[in-house]
Amino acid sequence: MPDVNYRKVTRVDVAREAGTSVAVVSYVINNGPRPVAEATKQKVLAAIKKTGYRPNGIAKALASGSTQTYGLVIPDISNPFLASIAHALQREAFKHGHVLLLGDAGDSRVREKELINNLLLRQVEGLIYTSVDRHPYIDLIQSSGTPCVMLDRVDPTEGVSALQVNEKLAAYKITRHLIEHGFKDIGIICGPIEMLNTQDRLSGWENALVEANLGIQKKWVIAGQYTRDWGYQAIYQMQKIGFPEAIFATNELQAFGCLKALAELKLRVPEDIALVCFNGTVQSEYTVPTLTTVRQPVDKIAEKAIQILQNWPNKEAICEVDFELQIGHSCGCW
Amino acid sequence: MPDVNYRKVTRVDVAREAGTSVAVVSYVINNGPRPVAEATKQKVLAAIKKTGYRPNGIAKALASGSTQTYGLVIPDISNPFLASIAHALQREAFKHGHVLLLGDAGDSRVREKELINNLLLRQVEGLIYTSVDRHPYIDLIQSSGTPCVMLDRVDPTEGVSALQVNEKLAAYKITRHLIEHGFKDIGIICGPIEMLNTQDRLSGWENALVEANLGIQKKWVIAGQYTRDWGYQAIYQMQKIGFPEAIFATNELQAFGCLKALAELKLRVPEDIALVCFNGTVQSEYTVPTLTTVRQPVDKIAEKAIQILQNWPNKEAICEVDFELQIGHSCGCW
DNA sequence: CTGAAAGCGCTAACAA
DNA sequence: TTGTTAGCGCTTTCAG
Repeated sequence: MPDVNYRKVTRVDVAREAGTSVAVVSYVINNGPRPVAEATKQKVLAAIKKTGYRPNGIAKALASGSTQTYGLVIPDISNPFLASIAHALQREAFKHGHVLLLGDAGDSRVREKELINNLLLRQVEGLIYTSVDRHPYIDLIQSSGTPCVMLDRVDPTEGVSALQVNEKLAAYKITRHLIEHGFKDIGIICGPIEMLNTQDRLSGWENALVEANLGIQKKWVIAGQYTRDWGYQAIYQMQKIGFPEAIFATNELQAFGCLKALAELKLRVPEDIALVCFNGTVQSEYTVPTLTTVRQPVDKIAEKAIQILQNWPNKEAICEVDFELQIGHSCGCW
Repeated sequence: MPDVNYRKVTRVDVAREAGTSVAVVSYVINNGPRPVAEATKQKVLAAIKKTGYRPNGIAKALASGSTQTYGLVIPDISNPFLASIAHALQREAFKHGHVLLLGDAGDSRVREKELINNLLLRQVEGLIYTSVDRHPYIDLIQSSGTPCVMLDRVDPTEGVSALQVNEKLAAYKITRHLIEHGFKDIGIICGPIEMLNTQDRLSGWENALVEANLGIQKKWVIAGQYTRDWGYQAIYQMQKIGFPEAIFATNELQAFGCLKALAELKLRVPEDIALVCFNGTVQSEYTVPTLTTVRQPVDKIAEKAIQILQNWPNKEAICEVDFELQIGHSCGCW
């Protein structure tokens, strides 16, 4: 039974109790870097138990110069897609003894900067970063020398590591899928138009249409936010000008909003209007109808991201990962 | 323009540059605890800029004995309800200069323990904790002396602070709502039966039925997991024995699963069968039909949780927060 | 108002 | 194999 600790028990106490030196206690706890005689080791272990000693990770971090901590900076953890990324990342990081500091920017650019600064002060050994907007604070991070992987589409600025699917291609593919269903009028609901991934998804959509000689109609591009509400609003906006045959929502939240609005308008998916989306999560398999969506390999991304941070610095700046078209019923497939 | 730093620049460098002592640099950076002459202050500020100095939070934490860090231990961050809690918590914590260490246990009891230990070593100043199962590691936490708020229903063990809605009452109320719709046969889909919140939700359901003289039928209690898939399976299980008029899914994920299965079976909600659930998130407002659900005041919970940690130790062990019935269409309301 | 110096708890180089 | 000790970068007391 551990002693009651009035004063925090430190390694000195353990050493005294075990009748040995602090160094030996360290060696036992860390299994190195020096070997310890079995008998001594047992005495130390006993002393640790008796004193109820717990190592202080902060002191260890200071002395060893390693915090075993990564920072995760994202716009909003309650976005299911980002939550699934966070889930995978923390799992992967923990495999390597690392823990994640959660930096949820609440969709605020100001907050995002504060968070990055804060995490940097805390000596995170790497940052996994998806920015709220098109101008991530990479200079801030780089000037600190902290390893960083962006999960965003990013200006091909020098030295930034980024992990991403080829969004233009993915958008092309999913639009193409709609075209193969025979749809000719295909609308797109976008996020903020200045964002690079918005532009990529948009241009993938355009490419597919152009390739199929379908022509691009301005009226079917509805740019706004990557939110449920915006998806919802977009439908009502479309209602005024007449609906396309199919809609490409550029993220899953928007698609949820679409489903709701379409149901209110008594429009059936996919019979009356087809719907597909980007970056679906498992929830897309549970909507009615199930959503056809571009699915990112979240586990692979997490694995790769941690890998990049661990092998820092590395050359391969931009790293592309495969996406997958997850076919649901919402596009017309049965 | 900051110097290129071969060696990390520390406070000593700044002091030298400013022609003052390290203590003064501290006073300037922390705005205390001693006052500094304006002129000196300016010199220090200039030196900081010139050297590109960044304080080391780890060293600060060690010296000051305060990490400004809380740990969040939950079964799975990709559960939307927990994600919304995490979102609110991080926001609230950050207001007070604190950051969250994310401990996603991946629904594993073993992992959960490892995480708690890990976070404890890291000297978190508080833990916000929802356990994977009915036996949280409170002894572990308490023996470390770390403040802790459970967001679970918890055995009234001594000294554990917990923040929770009255789940029994909430379950009663929502079941009652179904009864008021005129439903007599009301099924319930539960999580693992040994968990306390499962039992609470179950007994709230029973209370409402008994009170209305409706009698309790064993066959309409389907216990399993708090997952989408279990909700899905439960419907097919019910199909074999005939459906009740209404179903109470005891979390939102299960309800999503129900919606999918019911759609597959061409059963309309609420016309053919009504559905309500527990702990809905904003997503419940976007399903078709929208879900009637017990909604927890996530922001208030976060605020209160941080408050409890900050005012540690505090007497009020178990603290109840209000829930809210969010009415959707799934119960039959229009 | 400012400087010197003693820690915070641990690591690891150096000695023994 | 083990002990001693000088840091890690910062805070803060105690003297000036």
